[in-house]
This record gives sequence, C-alpha cells and structure tokens, in this order.
Amino acid sequence: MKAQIKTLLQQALESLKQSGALPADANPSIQVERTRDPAHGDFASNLAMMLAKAARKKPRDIAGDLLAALPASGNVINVEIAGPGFINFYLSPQAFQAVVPAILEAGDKFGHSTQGAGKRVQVEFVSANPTGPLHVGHGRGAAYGATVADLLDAMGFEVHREYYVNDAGRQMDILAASVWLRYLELAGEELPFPVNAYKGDYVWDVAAKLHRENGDRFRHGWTEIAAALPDDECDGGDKEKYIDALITQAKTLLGADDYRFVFDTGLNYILADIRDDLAHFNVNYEHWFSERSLTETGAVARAVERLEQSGHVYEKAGAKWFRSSDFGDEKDRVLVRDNGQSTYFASDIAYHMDKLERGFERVIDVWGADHHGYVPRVKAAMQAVGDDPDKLDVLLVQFAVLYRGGEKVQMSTRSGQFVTLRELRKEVGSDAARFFYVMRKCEQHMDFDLDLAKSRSNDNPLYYIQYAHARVCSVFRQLQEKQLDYDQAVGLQQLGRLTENHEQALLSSLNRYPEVLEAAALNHEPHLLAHYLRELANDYHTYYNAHQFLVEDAELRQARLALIAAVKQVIANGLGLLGVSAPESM
RNA sequence: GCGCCCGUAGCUCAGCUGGAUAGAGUACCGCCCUCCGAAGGCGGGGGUCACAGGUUCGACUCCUGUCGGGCGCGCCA
Repeated sequence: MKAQIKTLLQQALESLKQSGALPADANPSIQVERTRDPAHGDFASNLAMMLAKAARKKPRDIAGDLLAALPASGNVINVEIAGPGFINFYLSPQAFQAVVPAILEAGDKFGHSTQGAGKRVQVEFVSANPTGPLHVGHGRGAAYGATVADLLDAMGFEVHREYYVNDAGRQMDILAASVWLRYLELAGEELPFPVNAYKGDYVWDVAAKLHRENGDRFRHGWTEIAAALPDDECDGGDKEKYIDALITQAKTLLGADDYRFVFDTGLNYILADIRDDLAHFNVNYEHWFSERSLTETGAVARAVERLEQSGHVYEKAGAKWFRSSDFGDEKDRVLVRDNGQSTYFASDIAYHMDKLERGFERVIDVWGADHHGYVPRVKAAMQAVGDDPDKLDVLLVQFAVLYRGGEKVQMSTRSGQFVTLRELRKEVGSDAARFFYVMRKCEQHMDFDLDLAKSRSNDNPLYYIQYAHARVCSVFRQLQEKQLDYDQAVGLQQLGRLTENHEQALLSSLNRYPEVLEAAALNHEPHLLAHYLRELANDYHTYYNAHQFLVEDAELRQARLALIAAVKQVIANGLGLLGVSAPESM
C-alpha cells in the first residue's frame, strides 16, 4: 500500500518537474508513513515540506500543486493538505480488504519479497570457541543471527549461514592440556590442576571418554611431566608460562599424532555438543568453517602475502606487523609472531578474504559487543588489499543479564559459574528464549527475566501472541462442533461486510506485515517483528472480545472467518521467522 | 586516558532513518464471562525524552560538550 502511494507521488513529482513548477534537479527520497491519528487519513507524506527549500515556495502551495498533479487511483478516495504541508491519503475499504485473499493465497510465503533475488549474503554468527558449552551470551547471538538470516531469506536473498570454528590456537591447546590432565587424574595420577586450565565439568566428560576408549595409552607419570615445568601462579610463578610449558610437555611426551588425537577428541566432543545445542534451539547452518583449514590450505600465508604486496606490512622485533593505523585503527597489529606462528587476526583476515572470494555481495558478522574494538582492524585489512570494507556489516550484540526472582543471576567465566544456553532452554523453553532474545534491539543491554519467560500468563508477551493463534484455531474447532461451515470463497466475496472498527484495525495491521518484515530484514532489526506480532495479537484479542465470529448470518460469518484465518496465517508466519512455534492449542 | 554502545512513565522497552498532541507492556485503581478458550477485553492516573548548548519551518531522532552506566584498548581467541 505504501509503495502504491509512493508511486503516485513520484508520478506527480515528475509531471511538476516537467512543467517547470518544481526544479528539475529536485530528487527527494519520497517518504510515506502510516498516520498515528485517523484524523490524518490512512497515510501521509511530508514531500511538500521536503521540497520547500529547493523550490523556494511555501510547503502548502507545493502540496496543492502535487495534489493537482496526482494521478487518479481506485484505491485512494480522498487526499487532503493538512498542518504545515502534509499530504494525507484516505484509502478505500477495498484497498484494505485486498490483503485477506493475498494472505490466504500466499500462505506461509505471505510477506516475502523477491527484492534480494540473485544476491548472495553470508551471515556468520555465534562462532564461539569450542572450548566449552555455549552460555547465555552466545544464545542471544544465536537467536539474533538466525533470525536476521531467516528474515533476509524471506526477502529473497540467497543466505549462507556459517559458524567459524576456532579449532586452532592457544585456547584450544589449553583445552587439550586440560583434557589430558583430567585424563591423567582418571588414570590414577595425582597432580595440581593449573590455575589457567579449563575447569568445567565437561572437561571431565571428555577425559572420561578418552580414558574409556583408550585406556592408559596417553598416560605419563606426573613427576616426569612436572620436571620441565616452572611454578604455577599459586606457587608464585606465572600462570601463562606454566600452561604454555605444560602444552609443550604434552606435545613432546605424546608426540604429534597422539597430541592431535587428544586435541581432536576435545574439539569434536565440544563441537558435537554445540551443534546439538543449537539444533535444539532451532538454529542451523549451511557450513561450519574450520579456522585450521585456513592454515592447512595456505590461505593464511596468502593473506599475509597479499598484505605484504599492498605495502602495509613491516617487520619489528622479529614479528610481521600490519600497519592498520594507516586505515584508522588505533595501533598496528601483529600478523606473524616472532616464533613464526601467525596470529588469530591473520586467520581472520584470510577468512574474510575467503568470504569475498566466494562471491558474497554482502557479508554479515554477528559478534558479541565485547569484540567491538576488533572491527576497525578487520576493515583496515580489507581496505589495504583493495576489497570494499563496506561489504562487511558487523552487528554487535550486547550481553544479556539474567534475572530470577528479581535478583541478578551472577555469572563469571573465570570460575566456570556461567549459565549455559542448554540450561536456559531447559528452564524457559526454546520458544521463549528465542523470542525474548530478539525482543530488544541488539545494541540494547538486555534484562532477561527468567520468571517472566517461564510464566504462563498474560504478562508474557510470547504467550499472548501464541494464545491469539491458538484462539483462532479454537474458533475453527468450534465451527465443526456447532455443525457450521466455512467457505473461504464466499468469505472473500463478502469482505465488504467487515465494517466494524475492530475489523478495520485488523485489516490495517495485516496490511502492515510486509512493510514490517522488510524493515526488520533490511535494518537487521528482528525486534520490529516481535513488537508487530504483539500488536497484531492485541488487535485480534480485542476483536474477539467485542464480536462473535460464529454468527447466524452466513455471509458475515464467512467474511469474519476469512479475516481471522488470515490473522492466524500471519501470526504463524511471523513466529516462524523468529524460530518460534505457533501451537494450535495451549 | 582514548575508542565504541546505551540513558524515554515506578520497572522492562518501542518510537517507522527529522514530522502533526511522545507510545506499549508491567505494576497500581475501577469495571466486563447465561457468550467462539478470562492465558482475554474496556477505562483511569503516571513524562523537564539524563543535562546544557547548536543546526531549521520542525529535534526523542542530527552535531558539540557535561554527567551517569556497560564494554574494549595482548605477539589471547
């Protein structure tokens, strides 16, 4: 509807430019919005006011010219000039009613568009290190990223969802060492567990699997291992040096193959856990991209080479540095350490180069807000090698703070005292978690009220929406019990009978859905959809309370049933895009 | 110290890329089931949009500064 009015205004604008009433170079982006106040009609445009300066005319005069030049349209029954120069449009009831057959015909595709057709978009999200289970912070990124991806999908983009697996690097070595030590303990060794190692229970689980399936194959005496270790922090030493020495010992004593076996056992165990967790969260990927593969295929080396050829790399203290400060970064960054190992940053540059080489027109990264300082250096690298940094959108997701019983749930990664995503799902359910996570703008800090998410009451916005859907289903069940019939074709013919205020409101809301979807997708703002669904459910509940649908008057009944069938479809579509179920009864 | 994000009703948050009288939910108060699910609906009170300037026909929205909260400033990932 909005698009139709924009087209009309565009045509009026062109004809005024041709007649010389407006300067030919005036090219404002035409804005049409829904009015908040019915006294202002159904839609309004501020076009005349935007043109006032360039045309050196009063807004109301321009509005008058536009109005005179406006092509006739069957859907528009009245146009008025109001206030400082708004042009208000009044649409015919038929224009609003047309959405009902459109919804019922398109079904679960209603609201979708083809504007992204032929364009490939990559969305990378979660990408948490496989050093432990996902926690509730990752959950928000998962819900947000998955929804953004699905929304773009609905806009016709070819969406490629990807999880970047950090299966290389020091953190993973620390995990491998942690697993090995727990394994040694299970094998009967007595040893002090390092300050800096992973202490979560899942490390025991991996170690147990390792011991169960391999016996004492990886066992070495602790005294032998400890012989080459410095003091740990608790003995006055450096915890970083200690854990690094321990990793070196593991590699030396186990040998490359066995070390890799222990390492991969931990990696695969945790990765399988993460995949399972996300699948239950209704989050799925086209591809799990291995960081290690970038080194193995030489992509990292090539990335460093490309940067060197661009002339933005120098050597200092035995390391290779990227002069990212040339591109707005705070300081220069190391690509290759003095020990010859490339950094995580080098891998990430290679990864982003790879993304662009794969031909994605747009690359979206969903990161935790704590990584925001990382954005400038990645864009700097893209710019240095001549790639377009604007092809990359980094969407930063703020943390969620959990509340239970009005109290903040304390979390700290250090002690392993964090709430996992799995625990959250078990406590509030996948639907509530998905919905609550995207209820807020991603850059907003979020208070996640566990009690509210769990509550089966009207306080809970998700139940409110799902209840509206279930209530429609319930009406159709009643229909059968009362031996009445529903004939959609008749209903669609009788939409003119829908003259009540509540029906008008509902028709208007249904018409908004495609616009909401487009805005939510293109701006990466799923919360718009969540809020819209709440409003649509409200319109339905209000209508439900005010009027009977299963009335004697067959034509009116068919019209009303067609309307609520459309409501049901749109709620189901919207919830589906949010990864939430639409139950037929609750 | 520097950089990024956020300050809107008691609380949790919207505010359609600068538009008309700033909106929901919740909490509080009062109503509505002989009726398709009351997990619902209707009505009421509640605001210096953190603060101070600036830009213009017009600012919650854009710019500058101040205050307050979060996060980040590794040859970790």
